[in-house]
Amino acid sequence: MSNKNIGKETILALKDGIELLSGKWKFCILHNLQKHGTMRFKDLQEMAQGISPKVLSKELQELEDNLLISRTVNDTKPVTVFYALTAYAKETQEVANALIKFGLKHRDKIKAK
Amino acid sequence: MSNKNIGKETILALKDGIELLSGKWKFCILHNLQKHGTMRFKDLQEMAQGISPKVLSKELQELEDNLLISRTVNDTKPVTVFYALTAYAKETQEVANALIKFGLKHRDKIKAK
DNA sequence: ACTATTCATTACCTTTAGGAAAGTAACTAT
DNA sequence: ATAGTTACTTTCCTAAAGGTAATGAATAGT
Repeated sequence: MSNKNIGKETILALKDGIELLSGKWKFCILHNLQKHGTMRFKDLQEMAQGISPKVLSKELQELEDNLLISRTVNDTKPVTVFYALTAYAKETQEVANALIKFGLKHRDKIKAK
Repeated sequence: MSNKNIGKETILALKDGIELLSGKWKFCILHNLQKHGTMRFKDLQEMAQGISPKVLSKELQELEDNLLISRTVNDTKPVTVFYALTAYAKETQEVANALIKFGLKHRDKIKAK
């Protein structure tokens, strides 16, 4: 890897990445979608226990705006809406995995203090 | 990779990792320390342009509490304090690299919209 | 005595995140 | 007509993040 990055672009990218993926629920939603494939609003609400519909709705919109998930409205009796990861969302998995790996290590580290 | 993680621990680890590393400045500080080695308070303040001493101070304390950086007070004319990454902080580099990689891709992706 | 340097802390304020509760809309079943 | 389901939206509120500006403590130089 060329280490010729002057760091300014790098830091901006870092800031963008964090801003987009941080918050209390984003990764949780992505993770659940990755595990279960396609999910409806209510499923997501149940999986991410503790989230309110308002917040879930907002998070989903942001993720959609950022091309990480797709939203499909189905023409059923009471409306159902399907959410799924886009192909592009795979790009976030490396981050999630690294974060999980670190999180697990860190829990041990702090417990040992 | 074993996909036998029941997810609950995984999600907790994910949440912990995010909580610890997110915020406007944490990665920025870690990244600068990684690039420059040992840095003084003032150096850090200049590198992370826009940060106020109050916030920098708080962030450094949190990072120290979480064993990611070390703080060394030097017995100089006006006090100088050196901050450096701990060995343990290497564990966060994978996250940072993934985040940078994603951030760079994402900037292109969004520009293309 | 006065000014400068370094690493902070304190007080105060604004913005943002996020939660609780209720309401809306469209449709269905009883 | 009433009640239930699904997917939101709206309103209201609190707590946390983060910014500005001023101040403090310790020391040194002039």
